[in-house]
Amino acid sequence: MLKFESDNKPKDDSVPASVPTDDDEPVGHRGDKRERILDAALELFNDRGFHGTPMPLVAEQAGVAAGTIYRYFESKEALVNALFHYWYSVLNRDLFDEDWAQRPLRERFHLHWERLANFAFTHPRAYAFLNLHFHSTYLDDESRAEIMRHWERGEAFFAEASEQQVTKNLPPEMLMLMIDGLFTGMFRSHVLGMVEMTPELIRAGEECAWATVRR
Amino acid sequence: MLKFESDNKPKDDSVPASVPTDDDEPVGHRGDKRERILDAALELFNDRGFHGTPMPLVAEQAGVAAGTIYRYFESKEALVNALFHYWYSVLNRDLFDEDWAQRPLRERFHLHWERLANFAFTHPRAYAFLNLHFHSTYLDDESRAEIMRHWERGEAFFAEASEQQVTKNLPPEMLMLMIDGLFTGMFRSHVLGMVEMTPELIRAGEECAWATVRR
DNA sequence: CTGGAATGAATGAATATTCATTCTGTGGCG
DNA sequence: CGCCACAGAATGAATATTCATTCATTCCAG
Repeated sequence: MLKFESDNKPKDDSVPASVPTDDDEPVGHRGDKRERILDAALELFNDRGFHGTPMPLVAEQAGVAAGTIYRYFESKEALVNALFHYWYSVLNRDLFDEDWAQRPLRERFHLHWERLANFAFTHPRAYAFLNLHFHSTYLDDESRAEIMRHWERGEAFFAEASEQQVTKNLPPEMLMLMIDGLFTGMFRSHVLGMVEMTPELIRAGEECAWATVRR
Repeated sequence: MLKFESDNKPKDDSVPASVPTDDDEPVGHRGDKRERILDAALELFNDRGFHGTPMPLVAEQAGVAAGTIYRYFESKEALVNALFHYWYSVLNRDLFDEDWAQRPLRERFHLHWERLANFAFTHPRAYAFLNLHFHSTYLDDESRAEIMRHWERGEAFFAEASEQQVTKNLPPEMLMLMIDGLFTGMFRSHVLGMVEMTPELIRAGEECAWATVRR
C-alpha cells in the first residue's frame, strides 16, 4: 500500500536536473549549483519567510559561496520569483492538459483532485511554498501570470458546473476557494504530522470535497 | 439586509480602548498610542510580513515616534506576539463558552460557524493576521498556548462527533483542518473582492461545510 | 516646577550585493 | 606526455544600506 511520508526524511522537491536555466543565465556551466540554490531557498523561505532568510544562509545551505548566487540570480527577489514561477508552472502543467479539458465535469473534478494531491504530496515543500507566498508583494508579473492561469481554469470549471446546475447555486469563486481551502486543510493535516496520508484518505478527501459543492 | 464590506473602507479591527495594557506596561498613561501602534502593526504585518516591516514604518503609520513604540513593547517580537496573543484570545473567547460546550453536536457546529464568521468578518485584518502568522518561528509560548487552546477544542469536538458516528469515519484532525480551510476559502473569496459576503452566503457556507463532514 | 511621556537623531548590528582575487578544467604546443 | 596560457566559474572579504533599538533631550499636564 503506497503511502506518503510525513516526517522529515528527504522530500523530493528538488528541481529536476533538466530544468532549463531559465534563459540568459551563464551558458557553459554543467554543475548543479543553480538547483542547489533553488532547493536551499525553497526550504529556508518556507521555514523563515522571504525577508527572514539572509542570502548568506541560503548560500551556506546550498553549499555555495554567497557571491555565487548572483551568478545565477539577479537579486534575492529574482530568486524567489524564479522559485515561485518555476513551481507554479509545474503545477499548472500537471493539473491541466488538453485531455482534461474535455472530460465530463465530475471526472474533471476527480482528475484535478488526484493530480493536485500528487503534486502536493510528492513536492510538499513546493506546495507549501506556493501557498505561503502567493499573496506576497514581491511577486513579479511572470509569477502573477502563473497564478492567473491557475485561477482562470478554476473559475471556468466552477462557472460551467454552476450553469449546468451540477454544483450548488453559489458564486463560483466562493466554491473554488472553499475547495482549495479544503484541500489545503487535508494537506496540512499531513504536513503537521497529525495524519499519515494514504491514497485512501486522499480519495476520501475528494468525496468530502465533492459533497461540499455538489447540488 | 446586512452585508459586510469588501473594499477598503475602514474595517473595525482596532483594539478596543478597554484592552488592559497587557500587564507591566507603563501605568499612568491615558492615551490611545498603544492601540494605534497595535493597529498599524496589524495592517503592516498583514501586507508586508513581519520581517518585511521596519519599525519606523509602524511608528509612522501609528502617528508616533519610533522610540515611543518601545515604551509599550519590549521589542518587535514582543509587538507581534502581543498582537497575535491578543486577537487569538478574543477569538477563543468568542468561539467557546460554557453554554456552547453542552449543546448537541450539530448545534455546536452551527454556533461555531456563526461565531467564527462573525469574528472573521468584523475583524478581517485580525483574522487574516492570525491565519498568516500562526506558523511563524517568532511566536512565543503565550501565543502558542492560545493556538493550543483553540485546537484542543476543535479536536475534541471532532473526536466526539466521530465516536457518535455523526461525522465521516476519518481522522478528526483531518476533518478539523478541512473545515478550517473551507472557512478560510470562503473568507478569502470575500477579502479578495470576488464575493460580497452576506449572512445568506455564510449560512450556505455552513451547509457546505456540514456536507463535507457529516456521515 | 517637576516627573513621566514622547521624541527622533544616533548607534551598532545585520544584510544584500559587489568585485578583486583565486581556482579549475580545457586545449594547444613543444 | 608535460607544460602553459586562458576563460569562465567560484569565492568571500569589503561595501553600502537598512533597520532595530537606545538615549539625551524636549514636551507637557498637573
